[in-house]
Amino acid sequence: MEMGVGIGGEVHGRTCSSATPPSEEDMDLRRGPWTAEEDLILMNYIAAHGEGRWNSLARCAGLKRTGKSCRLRWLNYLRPDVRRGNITPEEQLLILELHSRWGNRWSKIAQYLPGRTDNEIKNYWRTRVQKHAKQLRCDVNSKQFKDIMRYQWMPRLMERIWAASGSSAGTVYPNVGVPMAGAHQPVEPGSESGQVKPSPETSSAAGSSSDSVGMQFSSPPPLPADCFTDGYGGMQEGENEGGDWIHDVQMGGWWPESLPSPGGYSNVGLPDFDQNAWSDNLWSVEDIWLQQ
DNA sequence: AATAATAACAACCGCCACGTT
DNA sequence: TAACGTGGCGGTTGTTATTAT
Repeated sequence: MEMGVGIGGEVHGRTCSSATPPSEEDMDLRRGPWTAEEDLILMNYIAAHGEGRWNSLARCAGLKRTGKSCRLRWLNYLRPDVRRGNITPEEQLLILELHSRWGNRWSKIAQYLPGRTDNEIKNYWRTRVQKHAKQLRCDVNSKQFKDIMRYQWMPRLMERIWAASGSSAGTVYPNVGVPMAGAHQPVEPGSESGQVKPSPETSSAAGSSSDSVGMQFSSPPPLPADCFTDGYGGMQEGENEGGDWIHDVQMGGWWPESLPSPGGYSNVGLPDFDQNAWSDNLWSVEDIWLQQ
């Protein structure tokens, strides 16, 4: 897969100016996967000069890449605080909720998941959530699927989060420091089950932040006051069946059937959320529709 | 063990908004 | 005010890893 193009970090023999028109050698831009060498060049350059002005950065650093490519590589991969590894149940829950509110506003959603990139969230949505919708033979934006998310998936996630944190500790909420009514304690970031996947070439860089997993709560913008409390963002007018589902959870009045109950509605169409269990199709699509 | 299918991830592309000239 | 450059975003595609047959 290696492109085999030597990049060597050679700096073009001209003064670095963003106003410099692209020369001939700028034209043979590299594409495809980044090499460790390129990563190093980019990291070193940003360490010395800071980020921004990506096009000129790419030129000055001697990278035969577009500014866009450099920016993307930095933001999604090389940035020290980028968080890698499995999406935790807390994060999943937050993604589902925020997506129900904002739709495919990945960058906005990512703001509330410290260290996660919009690209990663987008990938998560496409590979997991959309796949799930496909298995259910419904559109990911359909009310039906949203209801499944709301009444099955999310409570199940809550359950898992709960269990993982020790059920006596009270309700655990997505660990982004989001102030939610009745929230007692955010989960300890380091306690999540997600594993940090060392990057093949640049694991040292990716994990070099002061926090080993980069989970620094760098104060995301505050969620809208009504987040998590005004019901389901995807609902149409008048569809909100009581709204406030998280509140319901807190009050203990939520959907007790979500606990494992063979044959019950809660058993319908709900895979476990472990990486592996996602593909464990323990339920048949036909059964799902029959029961629905 | 070999092959196919699927999942997960990384990167690119096109579009758009914004600032500068 | 139009033209241009840049950065950001969301959609899509390509590649690699993993799992199933």
